[in-house]
Amino acid sequence: MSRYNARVVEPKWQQAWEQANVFKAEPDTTREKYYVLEMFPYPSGRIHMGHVRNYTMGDVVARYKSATGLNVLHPMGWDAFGLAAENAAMDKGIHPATWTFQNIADMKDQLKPLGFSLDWSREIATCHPEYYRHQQAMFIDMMDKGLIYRKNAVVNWDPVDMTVLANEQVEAGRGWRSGALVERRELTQWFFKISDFSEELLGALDGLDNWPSKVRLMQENWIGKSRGLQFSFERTDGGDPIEVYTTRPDTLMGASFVGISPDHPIAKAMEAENPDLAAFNIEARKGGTTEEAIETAPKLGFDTGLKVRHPLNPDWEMPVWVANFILMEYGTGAIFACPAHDQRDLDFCRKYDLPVIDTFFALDDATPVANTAFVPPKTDTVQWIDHFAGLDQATGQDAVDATIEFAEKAGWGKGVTNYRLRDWGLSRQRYWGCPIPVVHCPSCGIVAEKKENLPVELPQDVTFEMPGNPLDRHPTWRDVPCPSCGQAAKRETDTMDTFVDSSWYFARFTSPRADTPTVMADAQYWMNVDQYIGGIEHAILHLLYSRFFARAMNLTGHLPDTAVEPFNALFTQGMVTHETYATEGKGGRPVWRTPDEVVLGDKGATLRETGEPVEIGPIIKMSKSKKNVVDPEDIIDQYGADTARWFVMSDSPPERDVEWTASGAEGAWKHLQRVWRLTDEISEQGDDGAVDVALEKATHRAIDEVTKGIDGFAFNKSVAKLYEFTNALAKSSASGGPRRKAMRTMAQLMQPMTPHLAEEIWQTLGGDGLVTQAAWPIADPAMLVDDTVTLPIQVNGKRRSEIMVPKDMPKEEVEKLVLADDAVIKFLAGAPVKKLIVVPGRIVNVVV
RNA sequence: GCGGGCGUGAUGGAAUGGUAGACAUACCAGACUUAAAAUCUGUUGGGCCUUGUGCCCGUGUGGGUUCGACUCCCACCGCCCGCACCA
Repeated sequence: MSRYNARVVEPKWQQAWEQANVFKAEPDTTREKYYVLEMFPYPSGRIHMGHVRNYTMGDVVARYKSATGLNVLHPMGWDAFGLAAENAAMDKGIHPATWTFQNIADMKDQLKPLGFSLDWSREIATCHPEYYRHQQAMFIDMMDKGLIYRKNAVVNWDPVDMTVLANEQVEAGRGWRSGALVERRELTQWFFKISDFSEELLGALDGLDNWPSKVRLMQENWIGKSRGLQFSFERTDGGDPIEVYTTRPDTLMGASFVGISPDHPIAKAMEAENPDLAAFNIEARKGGTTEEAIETAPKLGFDTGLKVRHPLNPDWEMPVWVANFILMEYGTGAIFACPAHDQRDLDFCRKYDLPVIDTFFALDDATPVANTAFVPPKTDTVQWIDHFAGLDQATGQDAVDATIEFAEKAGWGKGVTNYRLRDWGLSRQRYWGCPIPVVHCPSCGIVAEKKENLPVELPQDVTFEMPGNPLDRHPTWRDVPCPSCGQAAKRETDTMDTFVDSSWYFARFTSPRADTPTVMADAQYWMNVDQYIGGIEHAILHLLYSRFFARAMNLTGHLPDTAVEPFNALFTQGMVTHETYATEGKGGRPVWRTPDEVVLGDKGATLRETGEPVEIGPIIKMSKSKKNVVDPEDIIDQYGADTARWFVMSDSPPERDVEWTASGAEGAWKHLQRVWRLTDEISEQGDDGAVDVALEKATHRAIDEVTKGIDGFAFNKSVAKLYEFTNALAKSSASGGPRRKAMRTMAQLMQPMTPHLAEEIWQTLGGDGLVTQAAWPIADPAMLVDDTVTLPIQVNGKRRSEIMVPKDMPKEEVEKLVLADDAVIKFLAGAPVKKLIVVPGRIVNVVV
């Protein structure tokens, strides 16, 4: 008997696939296509179990769809720009390009042994000039279409590293690397006009039926549409009126004061003559952006001394306060406060002793507001005390609509729709990113680079010993003639946010070597991505930016109208988790230990080398910092790729986290070995022409259920059905012929998950060609039904007995059999039957 | 605070209105073995007794709808995720 040796078998089949070129995708308009894509990886240099799970899911889909006859595109590339390469350059003195390309090579070496059905001929890396030159070309096209502009924006500035920091790089107000206090600094930055698409991006979410509703909801909230009234308050001193925006104009009679942001032009203008206000504003702007900071930040206010008149009653004057909770970026940067119906306003008014005026009550309770604002859902009907638009009882929503109409008719306000979504700032003051192809000319101003001069390539000769952007201090790179007038000019030194790179790579995959960003015919054929698979962490930014970019590419002629919504179906997979292990270090602080270092025994865990006790911690996402990682390479060395693939597909539903356990991996391996032993045993049996109905039925049930599992993204169920099928086949007393046939079907059904073992079985049992290229088996509906069924019998909803009946026995006869059943007679105890429910083929319920 | 999700044996999970616990892991017992590993077979939600084709209880808690509820509805408890001073 031969033992299955994955180390020999797996490379053999990978070579066979490569030689037969089976994963190469060619457009073929006579065939229906299927584009499956997993979010491409950042080339950190090491693959991890999360990658294995993500890419195995995509591979299962790709291999299955291919077997069903579709022309599958399943490409792979690298999200290769980004900060980590610059950090490596600073830490180790390696050039970002060297570091990145080495990592790509290393990761490719680690990925290949997993046997994914990838078309490597379409590989792309976003840091390659052959990729980013097209990004630059599209940038220029988008500039021409008015989709890109420049404006001042506040950034986190690290004065020591002389660089802009992302929000997550600011820790407790300090730069994560330098430790310097971070400053807010205004810089002129480039922006995509994504806000022009707010309504479009929101409305189109409705059509994304095959996206998780969770993701759609997150995007909806992120876009944050609201409808309200914009109007202005006249000032008693005759100064510029204060324009406010409110979503609750119906509460205008409950106004207590007008609040403006510390960044509001009026507040800023007053700083000059009012040092107290200037000091207040500095304090108010400080507030951190962390969760706790916001939750615990006290509501602070400063009375400007200004007064405004109520728009409906000129005799009603109210004060203007600067308040730290009002954002300049949203609405008009100014509000009117209605403390009776807004908790935040109420807290503020109680603190500064401002009036609180009720405007409506619940229908059954007219108690004035004390310290809890009355904020019913907008759909609730409430009673109004004195509504200026003449309402007595109405829902909040109706009142808002009526008020907007009233104000518009009276001419003192207008209905306005606001969105939370802000324009996408794409400037990064960094080296390792796509250069923005723009030149600053002293006479012509901002001029786009000529397309024939693309790519604007990153200079190779840069150093990272000094802080700041290497492009800024490069001796010659910036110096170029103006593309328009030819006189000496300077290049833009900002590079693009790496989210730009990942916003169109899926389109580039459709024609990865073309001279233009895309080729219409190819995009027309391959787009959209039929199944996109990736992490939930990209639910908002990456997916929203990509949806915007597809529209922008369409407007600039780079994508067809049919591809503005680029991902037909989205699946977000769970993480791979593992127990954490720690020994006690100095001062009781945990010293994290890798699973390799730990032995799990009956009396708890101990350290392999010293026997020191080990504390078993919570099961969390595999991460380097907690050392709870299992290296896919080690698993492949020990068990082979198929075991790793099988394990990550089994047990947990794919959208949930899966816990990696040594025993689980071992179990997966044992099962594959068992399937092989069974194959071996069958191969020694003769190939007779016998027929075994029971085994045939089991086979068709397996085909049916495994297929349903894959179709429904329930790979764990497919795996369970394959276990069942294996058990059935192992126990079957059928002769060699039927068993051989069943095992060949097993190989086909296993192929998407464990392709190497499947090929080996297929070959051993005389399958034709490669199982990877074999047509997916189809279940015969006639084989899925049994002639007799077991009907459970319930008495008053409790299962008491069961009967075997032919599957299509008429109801009346079933009823007779049921009433004659011993157990039924016993439980009826002579009581009359009130009702007899027969669900054909399923169940019978006798009600007394 | 707002929005969303989840809660089933020792464990991962299955069952989306019709026999709760498929399948797997772990554990235990048996076979094989000098022994161990591997493999194979079997048991395993809890309780009760009269040990049966037995009875009672059981899907976070309490209620409701239904002939029938893990599944649908209401309230509560717990955990997880996302967003957040958005006017």
